[in-house]
Order: sequence, then structure tokens, then C-alpha cells
Amino acid sequence: MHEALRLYINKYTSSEISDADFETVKKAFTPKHFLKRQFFLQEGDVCKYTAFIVKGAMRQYSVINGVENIVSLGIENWWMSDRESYSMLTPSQYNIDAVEDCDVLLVGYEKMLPLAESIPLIARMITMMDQRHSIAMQKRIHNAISLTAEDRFLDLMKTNPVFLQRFPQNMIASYLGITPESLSRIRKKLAAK
Amino acid sequence: MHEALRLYINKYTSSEISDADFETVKKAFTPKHFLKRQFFLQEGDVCKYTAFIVKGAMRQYSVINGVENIVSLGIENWWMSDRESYSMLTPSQYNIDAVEDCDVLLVGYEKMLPLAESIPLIARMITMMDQRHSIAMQKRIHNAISLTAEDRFLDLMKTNPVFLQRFPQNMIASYLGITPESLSRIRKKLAAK
DNA sequence: ACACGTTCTTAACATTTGTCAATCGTACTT
DNA sequence: AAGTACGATTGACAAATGTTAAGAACGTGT
Repeated sequence: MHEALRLYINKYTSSEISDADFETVKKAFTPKHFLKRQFFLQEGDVCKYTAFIVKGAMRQYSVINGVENIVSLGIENWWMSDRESYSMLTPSQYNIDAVEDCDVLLVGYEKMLPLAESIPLIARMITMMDQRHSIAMQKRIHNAISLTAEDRFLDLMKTNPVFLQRFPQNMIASYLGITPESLSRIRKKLAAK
Repeated sequence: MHEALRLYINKYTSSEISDADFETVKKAFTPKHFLKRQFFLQEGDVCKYTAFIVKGAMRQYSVINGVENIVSLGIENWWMSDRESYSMLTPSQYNIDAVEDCDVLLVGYEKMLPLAESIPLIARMITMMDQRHSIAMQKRIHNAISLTAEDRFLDLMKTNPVFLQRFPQNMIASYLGITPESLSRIRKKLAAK
């Protein structure tokens, strides 16, 4: 179960974490299973944990006038949390739930901090994660303001094709900022070529 | 000139940086003046510096088919850079230029790192900046996928009204992901109320 | 004062996207 | 196997936004 995290650390730091250090890391992470549709975070609650997805798929979304707006999707080897709520300890405006049954590793802020301070490799991993996250968000903003819905879908097909296998189309549509009907039409149009 | 930076540090760390530490910080930052329209970063170049705006206004944008897409706007006390290019040392796809004459303080990665390592207050400031930046980007993504153009404009009026004073409307429109014509119509519609 | 460039607005029209309602298919439950 | 819930599709229509073109308003520099 924790092995996936070890592989993740090694990959994104381009190093090999020692057995001793990894034992320390393991102690900070709690394994947990989520059933499909089960909430990891509900609107109004403070996000006390960050989840590392070992197996399964999750989504983060707001609900406005009964409409779900998906701001992030995650599968194996992704981290899920509402960073705003997690770091500021404020009530979240988002929900996070399991789209498939999930195995995740949970870690709280108060356990993560000492890890980062005592194990340089972990500090480096966090820096890398933050960088990647920041770059991905900037790209998403750029896509949202400069591309048509069709081009955003094509970009998703290119950069995260696996999402299309793992998430139903109404979620993909929400993630792209359009209605399921629009996505259906776009797919039809693209198929005609 | 550097005084604005000192105030910024104190504000966002809720502390008072010592004279000695601030002397060290000062040495790492180079003052520079930009004329209106002058480039701080051009597409294809690596973004070697982060700019702290002491006075003036800047924008970051891509150009696609001759259309400018503004991903970020900044005024006094904001930081400007292409974080992707800055941290990965890759050629940027963005331009950054001065919308008004600007006084800025420049700092390169190789000078910022030692500062963060030797002065804990600076490390904390950077953490805070990253958090705020990350939260702002998430909010922008959420706005882009869940709000209409009109609601995005209203949100901007509420959260950054000063932008409307400092940037021409075609830039505001681009920042919102719409055409200047659309923004003009939206403003007319809102004025009618 | 004048000419110029830039920004903003307006109008007509095209295109994209949303809304609503109906239908179809599929998977799951019992 | 029948029933049910859910997701995907389709069509007709409405609304929002983009495109193109023209002109007005404004400021700037000479």
C-alpha cells in the first residue's frame, strides 16, 4: 500500500529515499479506503488532510444552484485536497468525493511539516509538487481564457487521455466548464472527421 | 525604493525584518525602470528574474494568431514572472511588459535561494506568497468554469476594483477571457440597472 | 491647434454554447 | 427477466459571445 508513495517520492526527486527515512514517512500517512461516492471533504468543513491516491479516482467540485463545478480530477499518484482550506484552516467551499472505490494515504498538516523539516528529500518533493501544481493551474487558466470548448477538449485528450477512460462525460464536461450536451455535440463533430 | 519591499515583507510575515537581514535582502534585488510598453520578458526567452513592482503596472500574456491573452495583471506590491520558465529554466510562451512606466526590483533564482536559506523570515514570506498565489489561481479557475462573463466581471469589480482604474478595458476583457466588444456590452447592460 | 493613434462603443450578423425535453442505451438491482 | 437509475445523445429553441466594420471619444505628441 505505501509502496506507491515510495515510488512517487523516488520519481519526483530523482533519488532513492532510504529505508530509515521511508519508515518515518510511512508513520505519518494513514491508509484509508473510500467507497464510490463517499466524501473525503464536504463543503463547510475544514480540509484537515491531503490524500495521496494509491488506487481509484476522485474529484473536487463546488455546487452552485444545484450544479456541480469540477475544479480538479485525480487518479493514481495524484494528491487531492483543498489547499486553501488545508493551509488556512478555513471552511472549504468544495466537496471532494470518490468517483471510484479508492485506496488513499492521508496525511495532516501537523505531520507533514516535521517530515519536510527533518527529511530534505521530502522538502524537495513538496517543492516539486507545488511547482508542478502551479504550472498546471496556470496552463488551465490560459486554456480557459484563450481556447474554445472544442480546443480545451482536444487539449485534454492530448495531455490527460486517461481521464476520458476514468471519468464519465458529464464530469469531463464540468471540468472543461461546459454542459454535457455541449461536450456530446463537440464529440460528434470531431468524430465526423 | 527598497522600502516598499521592506513593508511587504513585514506585512506578509506579520513580523519586522531586522536592519541587518534587510541589508542582505537589499543586495539581492536590483532596481530597474521600465518604460510603458517595454518588455520585461519576451516569448521564447527564459525568465531569469522575478520582478517586485514598486510602482506601475504590468501584464503577462501570450499571443496566439495575433490575439493577446492576458493570464495575469500586476500593480504595486505584486510579483511578476513566468514561474514555469523561472523555475524550470525553459523558454517562456509568455510576454511580460509594462502597461505604465514602472519601478521594479529584480531578483534572480540564484540570489533568492540563498536568501531563503539564510533568512527564515524570507522563507516564510515565499511560502506565504506561494500559498496566496495558489489560492488565487484556484479561484480564477473556478470562476472561469462556473461563472458567466458578466459574473466574472462583477467578481473582478468586487475583488480587484483597482484593476478597472489602472488597465484599459481591452486588457480587462482579455483577462476575463472575452472580447472588448463583449465587455462593452456587459458594462452597458449593468449600467442600465 | 492639429494630426495621429488608441480606446471604446455600437450595430448587424454569425457562431457557439446553454436550456429544456424527449429518447435511447446500459448497467445494476431485485 | 423486469424494473430502475443513470449517463449519453438528439433536436428545437434561446441566450451569450464572437466577428466584422464603422465611427465616436479621448489623449498624446509635434
